[in-house]
Amino acid sequence: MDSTKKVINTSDDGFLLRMGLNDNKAGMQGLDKEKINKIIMEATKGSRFYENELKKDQQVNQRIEKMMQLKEKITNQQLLKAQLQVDKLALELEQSRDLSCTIVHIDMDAFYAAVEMRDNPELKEKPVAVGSMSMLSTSNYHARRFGVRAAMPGFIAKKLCPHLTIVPLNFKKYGDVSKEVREILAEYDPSFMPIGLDEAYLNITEYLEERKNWPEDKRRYFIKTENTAKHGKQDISAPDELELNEDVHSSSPILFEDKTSITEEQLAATSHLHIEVQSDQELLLNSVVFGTSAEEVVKEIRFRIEQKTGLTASAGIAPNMMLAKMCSDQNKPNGQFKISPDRQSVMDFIKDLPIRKVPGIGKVTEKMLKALGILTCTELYQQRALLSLLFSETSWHNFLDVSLGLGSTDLEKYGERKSMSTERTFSEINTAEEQYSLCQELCRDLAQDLQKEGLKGKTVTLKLKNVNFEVKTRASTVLSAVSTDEEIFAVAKDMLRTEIDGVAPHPLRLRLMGVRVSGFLNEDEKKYQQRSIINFLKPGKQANASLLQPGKSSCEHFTKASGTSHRESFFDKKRAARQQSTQELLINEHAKEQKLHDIKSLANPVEETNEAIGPKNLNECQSLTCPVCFKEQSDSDLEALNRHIDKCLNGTLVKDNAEISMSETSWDNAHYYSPDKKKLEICQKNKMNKSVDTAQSTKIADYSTVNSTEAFLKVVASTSKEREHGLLSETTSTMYLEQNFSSKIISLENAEHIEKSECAQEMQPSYSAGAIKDNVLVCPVCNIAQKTTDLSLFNRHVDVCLNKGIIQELREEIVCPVKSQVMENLKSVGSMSRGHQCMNPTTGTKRPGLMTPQSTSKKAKPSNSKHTIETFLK
DNA sequence: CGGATCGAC
DNA sequence: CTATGTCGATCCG
Repeated sequence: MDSTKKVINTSDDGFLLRMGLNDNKAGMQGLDKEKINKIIMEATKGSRFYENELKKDQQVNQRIEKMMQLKEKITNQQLLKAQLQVDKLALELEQSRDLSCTIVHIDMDAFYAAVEMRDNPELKEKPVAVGSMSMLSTSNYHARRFGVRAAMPGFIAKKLCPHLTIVPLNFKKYGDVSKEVREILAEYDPSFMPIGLDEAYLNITEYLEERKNWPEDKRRYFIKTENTAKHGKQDISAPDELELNEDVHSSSPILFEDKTSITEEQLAATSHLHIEVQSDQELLLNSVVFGTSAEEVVKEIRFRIEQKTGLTASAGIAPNMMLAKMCSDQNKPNGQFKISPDRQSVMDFIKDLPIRKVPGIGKVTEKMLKALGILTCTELYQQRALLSLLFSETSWHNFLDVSLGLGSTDLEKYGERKSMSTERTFSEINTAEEQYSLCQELCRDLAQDLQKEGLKGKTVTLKLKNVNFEVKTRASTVLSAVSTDEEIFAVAKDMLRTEIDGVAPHPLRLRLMGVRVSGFLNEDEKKYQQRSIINFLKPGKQANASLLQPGKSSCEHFTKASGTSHRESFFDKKRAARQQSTQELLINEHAKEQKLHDIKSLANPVEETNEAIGPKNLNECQSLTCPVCFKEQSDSDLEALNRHIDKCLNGTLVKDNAEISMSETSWDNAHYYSPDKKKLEICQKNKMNKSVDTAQSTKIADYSTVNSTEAFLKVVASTSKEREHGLLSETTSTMYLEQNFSSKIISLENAEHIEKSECAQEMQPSYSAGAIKDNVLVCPVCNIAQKTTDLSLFNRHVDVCLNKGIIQELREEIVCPVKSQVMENLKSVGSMSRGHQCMNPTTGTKRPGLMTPQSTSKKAKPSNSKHTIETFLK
């Protein structure tokens, strides 16, 4: 373990790298890297955008620092263990390596720009980019020599290359061309997988098999040439226009253009391709015959694409998708590359490949790996053990796959859409009215799109970007799926209002707003929802979307109710959403909740669907009970109720209650109280003064160590008040609390441990709960007492045990029962920590044993609490 | 679930 | 002047 400290990039480097200028194609008439960087910096420096970029860079640097700190703490022994574990996996992976498929990745060269150049020959020799002054989508190769790249704003590109022609986007056209290309691809793999408009994966394994026996005739294609000189906008792909040009062989500007293109000689020599000149009648007809190998097929595909569209494509051929994708990049533009389907060829290709070339490894991951001294895929392999300790399981598994050259081979049937959204950037908008109407407009557009696909979703997300380029999203999930513009807007508007109120009296200064709908219903759910909604709602309901009236909350779409009065826990909501069971069951749910909450009006579905209440405010129809003094409040106003509760809390009448309510997430004004009585009982029974369940056990743990409960309550109360008055944003108030108690923070591990030791056993069966015998950690898998007192080490041991192939079955038998038991408990008790499903409490992951840089930050903190693992084990 | 972040086109 | 739009995935709390 040499701890060579890599110098973290300066932020300037980070920014320039982001602009994609690290690789320099030092062309004759282009600019060199240095000049390019200088120009960009000048155009950039001091801008709000740049300031935000710096901020982001620093965040990444902090992540890296955390990671490095973590790395320092890793012992040789840990590393060795990890090495064994990883290598075991690597061996399995190696054994299951599949080289039997032939996957092709097709990538159109500078697609949009190429289309525009094709349709306007005047652009041929010029540097061209497609997009606008504010953003470019792509550029041609000429422009790239000046550093003009995709994702670069046009005005900067202009500074780099004053002669640059910027063509506006014309999606319709690209779509049409894309369709033409896809028609060809479909012949080789009917279930090919398009990626955007200009890329696709094909699995031609079957096709190759079939083609083996094809006669030449079936593999012959006639060459047609374009005639661009005469007509500026000739449709090259017109099928009946088979004209000929005498210089087709040597200088067809499209087909045979550069070094990597197929020349006639090459074709004839290397691939048994025959070019025949038929002199039938007065027409000279040229044709080509392609072979039967994968490479020949791909040449054929590219040839046909070019013939049909006048555009060139690059391609990669490999045994899996990842490799194919990287291959297509190898000889771009207008080239192709193949990795032979044998292990050695794969490894040779992988060997010196910069990790950034790997799909899925972007600038951030690259920078993090760089900090570990990892630049190439071999280094990625060499450091596999370390990576398994520093990154999440999914991450390091992926790294391992990459470094072994493994990848997926099935171009899975187009996955169902998961979300739909629309967003817009504009020059600053800072008045509430405009913001609301903009939001409304977005909702309208989105609703239209949703309609086209007949989709309804349960989650609405509002996205905002302020003039400083800071982005935030706010999401809200409703019980009844939404699809119309009114429905969506009703939800989005509330979130927008919250945000506006959050900074009042200052205005929100926005540069972008977006709306997204996700959580789509499947077919069954659609039916269910239709029925249940109709049944639920009282006749005559109508959404009274009171547009543009920030003050007045219109129909809070359904679960706002659950957020305000009803208060389902996270798991309740999730369960309800997932199983979408019968209405009967839902009513049962209500009954249960009602009972728990000790609320009078029973099983009144109206509470769930306050649309049915009509124009009146929701709150007026409910009996509100103070969760502290348990007195019903006459006041119908939530704000007033909150004030009452604050008073109650400040009166230090019931301290425990306050902690419980804290555990229930949500600093959200109207509903931060509302305790779950049953949980209260359990916790009290278990003397849970110190830690409470819930996913937020960290936070709870923090608070629990505060010496004075009164002081704590004060902070809670005052913070919530400040929030009420819009002085603090939600996050701010949380941060405020965290800062105030940061010195008291104890680790999650410890928090978990407290639970174990004090009360949690009957609530949360988990490994360590059962694994602690006589103050010694006993592995629940191998049943051997462990010497270590370090919980994370112990965890890793259990992981190793679990991972041993021999005990594979045990894994099923042990893990699953425990899990389901936990779930059972969750059901009966309500919201609980997810951290107990398996051994690692820091990550919420289902599978055992990961540790990410972020998650471990808290772990390192020392604790004043006497309830540390050390003291306990001692 | 909700929020942030990453990555890709 | 002027730094996108859309989507999926992952991680954390």
